[in-house]
Amino acid sequence: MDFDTTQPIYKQIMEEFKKKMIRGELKTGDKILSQREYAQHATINPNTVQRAYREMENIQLVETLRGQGTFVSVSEKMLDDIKKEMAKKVLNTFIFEMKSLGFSSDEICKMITGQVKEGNDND
Amino acid sequence: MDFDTTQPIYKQIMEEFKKKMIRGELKTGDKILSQREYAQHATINPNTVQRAYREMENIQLVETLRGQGTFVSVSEKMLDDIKKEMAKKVLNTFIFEMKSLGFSSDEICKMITGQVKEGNDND
Amino acid sequence: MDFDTTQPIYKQIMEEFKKKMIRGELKTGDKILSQREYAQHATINPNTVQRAYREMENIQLVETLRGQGTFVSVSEKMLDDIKKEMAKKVLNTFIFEMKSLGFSSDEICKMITGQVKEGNDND
Amino acid sequence: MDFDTTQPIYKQIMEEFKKKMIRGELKTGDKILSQREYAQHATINPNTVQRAYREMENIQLVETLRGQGTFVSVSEKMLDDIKKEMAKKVLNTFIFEMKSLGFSSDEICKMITGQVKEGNDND
DNA sequence: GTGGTCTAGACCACA
DNA sequence: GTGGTCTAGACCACA
Repeated sequence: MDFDTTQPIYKQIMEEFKKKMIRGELKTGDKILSQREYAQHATINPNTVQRAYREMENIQLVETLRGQGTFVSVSEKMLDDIKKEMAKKVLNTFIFEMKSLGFSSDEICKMITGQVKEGNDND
Repeated sequence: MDFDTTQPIYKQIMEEFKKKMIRGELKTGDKILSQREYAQHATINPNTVQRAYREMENIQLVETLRGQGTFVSVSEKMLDDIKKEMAKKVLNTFIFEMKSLGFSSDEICKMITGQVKEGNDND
Repeated sequence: MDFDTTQPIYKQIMEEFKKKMIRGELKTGDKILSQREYAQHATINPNTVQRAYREMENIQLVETLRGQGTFVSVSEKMLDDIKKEMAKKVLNTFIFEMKSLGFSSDEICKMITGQVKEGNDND
Repeated sequence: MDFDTTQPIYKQIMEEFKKKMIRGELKTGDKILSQREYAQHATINPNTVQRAYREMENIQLVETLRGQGTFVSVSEKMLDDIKKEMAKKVLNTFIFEMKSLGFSSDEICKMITGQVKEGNDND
């Protein structure tokens, strides 16, 4: 795990978990690393991990059972919402960057269509 | 100016200048900050700035006159190439991220078309 | 290895490698000294060596594999260009010096013809 | 005045004076800088200058009149010899360098003829 | 003032 | 081990 300086680390931790859930690498019921373990393996402050875990708990991504650990607890609907939310963010960033490079909406549409069709049709 | 940890600082400096050239904020003939000035205002080491400036000189983005300063010297063709290169990078990042969120090419195409049409038709 | 004060050290390093490539002492694929080794054997700073190596990489004289070392990667065409470029420089220096000794073009021509024929016909 | 590290400085001083004599910038009877003045203006050690002057005296390029200074005292024949000697050195260096770049005698002859005729016919 | 070169040395990333 | 980046700072060259 590496972290940027562009965003608070706790948010980056949350993003990381969200992505794993979306990709199905983490499913409801799975146990995740303890806060202490996570902090150690990522060499970051335990308080930072705690904040990430707490916020994930608040939005019901995970559940903590005292004495047992933290477990994924995400609903299908929640997962879908997260997916849309993250997609939207990615999309907006993309459009913003393309426009700041001077591309018009039409040009962006053409490029994306071309590029996606071309070399990335292997999904 | 501040810098990520995702990329070397000297490359980020180069990106910054490339973007300004693409947007027309910097044109051939314009004097850019002296190495010392840039270093001071960005609070980085002058050697780092020099590396960025030197690499920009190597690819003929700028021209350096000793004792006088550094000047933009980018050709139309070069500018177009940079624009395409940067667009390609942004595009690939975008597609990569969308796919890692589990979207198929078709879905990406639809989203981008919808989104671009929708709220961003003001260019 | 020792270095003049007439030219930057990093350029002299580049010249040295160019010559070796031209003479066939270094061929594409050969590993050259690591930056640290070179610096040590020449008793110069590793950063200076790195600059030379990097500039050679920029013009595709060598290729660098991180963690493995630096390797000659010069094309036939490149080699030929370098040879011509270096010859031109040597030639111009020669003519300049001869003229500053007061010799005319004709005199230079005669001398060179004589001298080359005379004692150096052993190639 | 700048000096190399390729040769003892006193020899470089001598070369400098020889060249000036050959070009006619210094003629028999001209007073040259005192050793002290020379050392000061070139920021080198007076002993070094002294050695150069003494050697020039030995081969009768200059003459020192006690209390008056040092004066050029070169004969026509001497001048001619020096000119030939220096030319020969330049020539040999040139041929050596061209051969070490892999050029044959014939190629050198052709290049020199071409180059001299071409852009340098203005003497 | 401007950029150019070099040293010394820290720390990181890849293998 | 390899190269890559960055800082700190000296000193030089051009104007």
